[in-house]
Amino acid sequence: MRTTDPARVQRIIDSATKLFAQRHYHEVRMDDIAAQAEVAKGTLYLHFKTKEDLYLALILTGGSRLLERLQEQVHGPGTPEERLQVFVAEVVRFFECYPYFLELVQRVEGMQPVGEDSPLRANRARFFKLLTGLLAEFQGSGRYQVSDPGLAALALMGMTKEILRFQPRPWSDCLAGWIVRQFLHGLRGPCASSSS
Amino acid sequence: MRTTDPARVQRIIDSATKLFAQRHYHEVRMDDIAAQAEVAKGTLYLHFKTKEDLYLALILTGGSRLLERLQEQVHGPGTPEERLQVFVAEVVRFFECYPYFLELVQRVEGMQPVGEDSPLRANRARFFKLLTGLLAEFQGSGRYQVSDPGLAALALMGMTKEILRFQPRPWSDCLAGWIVRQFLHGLRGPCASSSS
Amino acid sequence: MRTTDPARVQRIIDSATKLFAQRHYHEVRMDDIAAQAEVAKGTLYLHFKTKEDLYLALILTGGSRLLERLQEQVHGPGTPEERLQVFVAEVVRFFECYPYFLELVQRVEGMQPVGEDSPLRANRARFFKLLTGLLAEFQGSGRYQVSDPGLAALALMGMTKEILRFQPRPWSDCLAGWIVRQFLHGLRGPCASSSS
Amino acid sequence: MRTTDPARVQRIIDSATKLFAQRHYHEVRMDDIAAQAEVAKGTLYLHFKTKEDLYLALILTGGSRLLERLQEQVHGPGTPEERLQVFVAEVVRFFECYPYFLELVQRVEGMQPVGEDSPLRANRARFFKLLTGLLAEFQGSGRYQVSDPGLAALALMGMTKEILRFQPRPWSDCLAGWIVRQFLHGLRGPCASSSS
DNA sequence: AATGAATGAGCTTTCATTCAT
DNA sequence: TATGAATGAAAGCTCATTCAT
Repeated sequence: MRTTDPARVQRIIDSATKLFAQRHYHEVRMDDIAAQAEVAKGTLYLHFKTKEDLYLALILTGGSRLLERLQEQVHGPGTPEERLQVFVAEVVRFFECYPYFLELVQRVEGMQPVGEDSPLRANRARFFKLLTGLLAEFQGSGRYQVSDPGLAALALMGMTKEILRFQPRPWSDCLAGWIVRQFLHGLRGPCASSSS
Repeated sequence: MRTTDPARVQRIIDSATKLFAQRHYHEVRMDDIAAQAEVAKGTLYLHFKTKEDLYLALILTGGSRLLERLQEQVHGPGTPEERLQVFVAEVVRFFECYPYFLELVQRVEGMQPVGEDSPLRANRARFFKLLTGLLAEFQGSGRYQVSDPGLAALALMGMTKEILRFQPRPWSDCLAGWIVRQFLHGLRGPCASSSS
Repeated sequence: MRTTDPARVQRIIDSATKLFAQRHYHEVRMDDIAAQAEVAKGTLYLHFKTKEDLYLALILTGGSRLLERLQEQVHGPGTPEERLQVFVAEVVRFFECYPYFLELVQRVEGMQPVGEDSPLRANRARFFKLLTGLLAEFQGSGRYQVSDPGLAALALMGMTKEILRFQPRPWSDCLAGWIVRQFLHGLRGPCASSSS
Repeated sequence: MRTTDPARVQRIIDSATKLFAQRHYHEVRMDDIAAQAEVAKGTLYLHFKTKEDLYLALILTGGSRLLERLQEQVHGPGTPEERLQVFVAEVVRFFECYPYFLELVQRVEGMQPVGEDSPLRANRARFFKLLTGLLAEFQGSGRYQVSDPGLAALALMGMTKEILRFQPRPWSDCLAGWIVRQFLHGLRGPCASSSS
């Protein structure tokens, strides 16, 4: 009996992730994925029922991986500022490891009509909730005005993604720091001058 | 006998824009566009050589429309803050008029490998340059630290797009204001403590 | 504008009928049908949504054609014997015109689980009812014992189909006569000897 | 160590027979057969070189089983009527035991172009010859007109198969009797008037 | 001998594009 | 110019067969 090599499935997922990030879903042929993974086309269908299936598995796998890490960070110790810093740094590090995933996320988010729920939307919702919760904590400290945490969360997510997509690599070590500072203090900087 | 009805071409572009914003390029069929425009399929090919052609035409049309408006604003009178406020407000208003275009932009930007030049990238580059120039002016005023105008531009563009994509409509009148304030002063707000 | 040639659709149906009778459903490729009809493969899908669709259209068209003819005959004038004779003759003539259809019928009848209703079963049911009704009339004449018209109908249908399938062509003119005689009087013949 | 378990091969054949009778050749997958026989797919190929092979083996097995039984009956003692009665009864009993085989026969007969010889056709030919021979004996008795034993054989086979396929089970004990009577005397019955 | 993961040729269906009218 | 029927290349998926274990 020939037993399934677990690395083989992983190779398929990795190959697919790479290709789906380079080209759009409809531009990636199952033949391409098979070739990239050095596997016969039929093999793909042993592990994933359809192309769509493979695609979703991909998204979910990657997304969940990030979410799990973030969950720990958010509920960890430290001031909200510190935890936000860790949060963003984690996101940056994640997309440094899985560069293809960044385009994938952009793509997926515009895919289905807003109201519809799907595993993809679910992941985004979890992420959004995590971040919104963290931002709400800032209000308590009295040093920030977080009138609408949801809006703020969108702002942070948006700027982070745009920067990661278009800022040329390799990324500076202080990129996460820059993002958090810009988010908390704006273009003006920490206003340190006025405090002394 | 009269030559091509210009309204007809516009109807085709509008129909296509609507459809391409709802679904991805490969999910919109030429039949769909023809049906939406109430025109025979063959007619599409009288005005556009290929599907790709039609797509590009529509991207450029929309993008140029926005760029022209912005160009005027940016070089207009007023402080940089005022002009930035007008700039963002203009963007918000534009996407309020052409809601489909927002998704389109998201899609288009991820389409070609970075570095490759295309009319689409050219448009983005013009937009980016416009904004970067405006942000550089902030440095001169001495009240802002704009160490990297490019990075700041990405941040502003990212947060704006994300908010417009996901903030439910109708949009509050002060949305543009919120964005600019968040961009300039961060979560902390205008640093009222230091101004008195 | 290019208008559809009705002969073209008919040519597709005819070609398909021929091929489906020669080989089984799964052995006939859409390519084959297209080639036989001298039409591009895509053209098939202009007129029939799927392969299955084309197949069903075929069966229904042919079956209905026969049924309509038979309906008239059965309710026509004449003794039951005469009408049965006409009925069988009509069936024989039909399968002489559409020889492919004979195998098709055999095939279709064994296709789905008995209980399930489908246009195909519906046609067979109509045919069966028509024949059963005619046979029931024989009972009234007092010269025949038709204790179970359904069983008798099966017998007649079975022998007719088997003969038409395997009796080499061209068929003798009196084939229908032979069938009816065998059905009414059995191997023994009309029993004329005993009546005088 | 022991060699191939013969029961295993039989289980494969039985499973395949069941499946091939329910669905068409091309609709039965080797996976299905393996699953039904509770055997690994590879095992099928230890005993049969190809799917076609397995199919033929099963047709021949079943057909030969029936033929052997019939051979004995036909050449046994008794009047032709009695032997025909036994013959049909045997056929009915056989298909009662192997209900799947009935559909199988229907399918197989339409499979190859007439004239081509194959083990399958050979079986049918043997069956046909057996029956034709028996019918020819009727001629000798002087009570029947068997002008064309081949045609009569087709008629008997056809009505029998049709009745067995469509008459709902369980079958009445006198079904074989009904068939023989219908075949010998037709709808009219035994011509009782002439016997006194 | 027995297994079942892997293979890849082959099938149905779609859709951008053409072209006769 | 405008039409929409016709085209056929290309894509997703299946399943008989192979072969390493």
